[in-house]
Amino acid sequence: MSIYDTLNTKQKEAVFQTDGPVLILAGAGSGKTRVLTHRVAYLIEEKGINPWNIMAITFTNKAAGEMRERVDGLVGFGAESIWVSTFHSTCVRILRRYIDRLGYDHNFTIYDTDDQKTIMKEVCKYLDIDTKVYKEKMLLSAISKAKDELIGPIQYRLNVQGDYSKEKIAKVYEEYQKRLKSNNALDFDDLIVKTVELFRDNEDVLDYYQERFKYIMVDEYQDTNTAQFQLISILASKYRNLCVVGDDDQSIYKFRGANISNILDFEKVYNEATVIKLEQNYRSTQTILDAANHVIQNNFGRKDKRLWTENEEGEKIAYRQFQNAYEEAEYITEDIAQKVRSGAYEYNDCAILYRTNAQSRTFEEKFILANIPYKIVGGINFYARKEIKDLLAYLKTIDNAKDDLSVKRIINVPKRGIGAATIAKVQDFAIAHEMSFYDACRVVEDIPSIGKSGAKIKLFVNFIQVLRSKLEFLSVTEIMNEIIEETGYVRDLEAENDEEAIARIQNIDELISKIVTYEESTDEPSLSGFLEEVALVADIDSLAEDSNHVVLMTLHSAKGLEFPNVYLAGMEDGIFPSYMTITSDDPTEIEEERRLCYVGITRARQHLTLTCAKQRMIRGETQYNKVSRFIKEIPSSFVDLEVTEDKIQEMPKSMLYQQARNTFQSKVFEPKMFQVKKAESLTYGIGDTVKHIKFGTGVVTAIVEGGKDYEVTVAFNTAGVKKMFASFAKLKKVEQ
DNA sequence: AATGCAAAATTTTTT
DNA sequence: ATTTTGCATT
Repeated sequence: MSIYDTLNTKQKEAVFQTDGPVLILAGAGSGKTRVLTHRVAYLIEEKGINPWNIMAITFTNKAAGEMRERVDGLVGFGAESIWVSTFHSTCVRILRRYIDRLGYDHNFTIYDTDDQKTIMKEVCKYLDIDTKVYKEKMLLSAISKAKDELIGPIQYRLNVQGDYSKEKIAKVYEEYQKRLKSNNALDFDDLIVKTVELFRDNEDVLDYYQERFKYIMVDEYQDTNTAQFQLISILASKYRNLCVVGDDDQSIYKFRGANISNILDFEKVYNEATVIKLEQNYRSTQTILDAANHVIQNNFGRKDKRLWTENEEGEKIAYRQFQNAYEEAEYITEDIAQKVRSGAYEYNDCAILYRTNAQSRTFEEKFILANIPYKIVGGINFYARKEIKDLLAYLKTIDNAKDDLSVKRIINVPKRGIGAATIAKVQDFAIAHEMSFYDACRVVEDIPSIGKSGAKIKLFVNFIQVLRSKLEFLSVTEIMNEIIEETGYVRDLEAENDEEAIARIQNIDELISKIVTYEESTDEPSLSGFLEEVALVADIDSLAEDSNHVVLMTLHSAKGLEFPNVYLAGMEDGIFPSYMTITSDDPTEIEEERRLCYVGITRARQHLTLTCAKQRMIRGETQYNKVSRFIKEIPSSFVDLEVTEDKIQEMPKSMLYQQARNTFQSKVFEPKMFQVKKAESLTYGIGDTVKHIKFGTGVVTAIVEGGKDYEVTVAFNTAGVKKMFASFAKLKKVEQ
């Protein structure tokens, strides 16, 4: 009996095919992680490959950690020398060693999105770019896109010759890159780009890594972009033992540069490739899988495959429609509470998935009310919070004196009386003398017209220098404590003593415990090492498995996870699929949304609930959305609809036209639940006093009968005169 | 230089 | 609706 006996035929095939290029098309829940880990074990134990020669690349640290853990469980010893990490941390590791070849220092800083924006603002100001016409965000995304395709500033400029506005972007790109370099910093995209550059220009380095990584495995291959593909190709080009695992139906990161043709054309690029399809699903019930299959079938240009399972049919998929987002959240909250009470599920069996982060708030409110433990993944990254960024900027300043951005961030935090005018003078001096901002601070007495501020800057510089000298004999934790103590950062917050300040202090405490954890769990902890780890964390990484709480996250974050009981909330056209993709004239965009839906459905093991609201507040405006087209793609035989009096209600007239049109266009069978019932008579008339949930009481001044609904005008006592549709307003007559 | 208010942007998804 | 940003004031 060997560990491989538990694998099915296809899985075994994938595990045993160790040499040459291999493409594993692994459907959702088909045990791809199992295959990858067993493959590693097989390479080491049966093929006698040195663990040192194996590399596995994933997208998130969480996935990497899981894989490492599982490999450890399978392989007797040596597992620790397998290189398991994400694209980004792989590149950082390589660059830390060789980046001097590209003219950077080894202790380079990694800039996050916020930092990029700050740099871009400076660039625009410097180049006199009108940011009303060229938005920073737009410029950054253009640059990011270029980097994804491995197009450098110079080539970009050549490519866009003759196009005035793109030439401007080229100029920005060049200046942006120049500034990153003088700050000794790389952005996320640079990590990949620079590594490819390093390999292209330094044969000895490339050769070293090619010899080292004789066996390369890439997970979530459908989400790789061109730069990542190049990186992998270059590394694998010598031994060609490249095994990629992916599912084209789960490609959901096109907006981030993921190139789906990497997976679709793998066999063309590697024509000797072995292709293995894993189609047996071990995760979900038959019903859930059928639903997923029906949805994804509507996409064109996908690799042909069909998931099947030996699992039982299971419960039907619940579908519930509500008046608004509050009722939707209330229902889900109550449903979870009830299922936990009955013992059917634990809190951590349940996940709520939604399209946009903004949707999480309504749920959060209801969870707090219901006293249910929950965890929201995503939204504002922990490390993107002000207080955390401030304190990290101190660490970065100590670590990398060229990181002007960090220095400028904290030079006057807490307030030291160093204002914008002073900073500008130092900046000008630094540029004139071609030195870094911090170095200019060090020689502040040489700067003319600096005045009294010079002494203040000197104090700041001394503070940093002292810390830097202490770096040798103090731990990162001790340094951090000293920063907090000396700057009085926490003391100031304590003085504020409001809710926000308390939350910030808690965040700072969390940061300290993260530093402690880092120093305890790392062999050779260092300041650079900690900063690096911090720069590359994703929110999903911190999702602990042992604690018992409901998880809330976007559909994107949910990729790769599974839960017994899943809720897909906000299933409305305009929300999911998003408004952007519906109105776009690129039909592949809606296909990406559909893949996202497929990902969502296949997260569920046993029970799936789809919910939507007829009415939803978006950016302060009430929207009336029709039911998501994806729901209509699920045959009604798989769906359970609870019909209650409240659930079937009138749509306003304006929506009816749209819905009718939609019904007309839709080829797929439309379940009864979407049909609209004719209104009953109203319980109130003109002159009656009525009560509204939000606006309070008022007097009905007019009722206009439309085709399908009544438009009621009410003069509220406090809220003024409002016109509303009877079915939505839920007005109650007040007896006098 | 710090505070306070009005205007503008935000929301599709993130390593 | 809420949050961030810019501008003007003290």
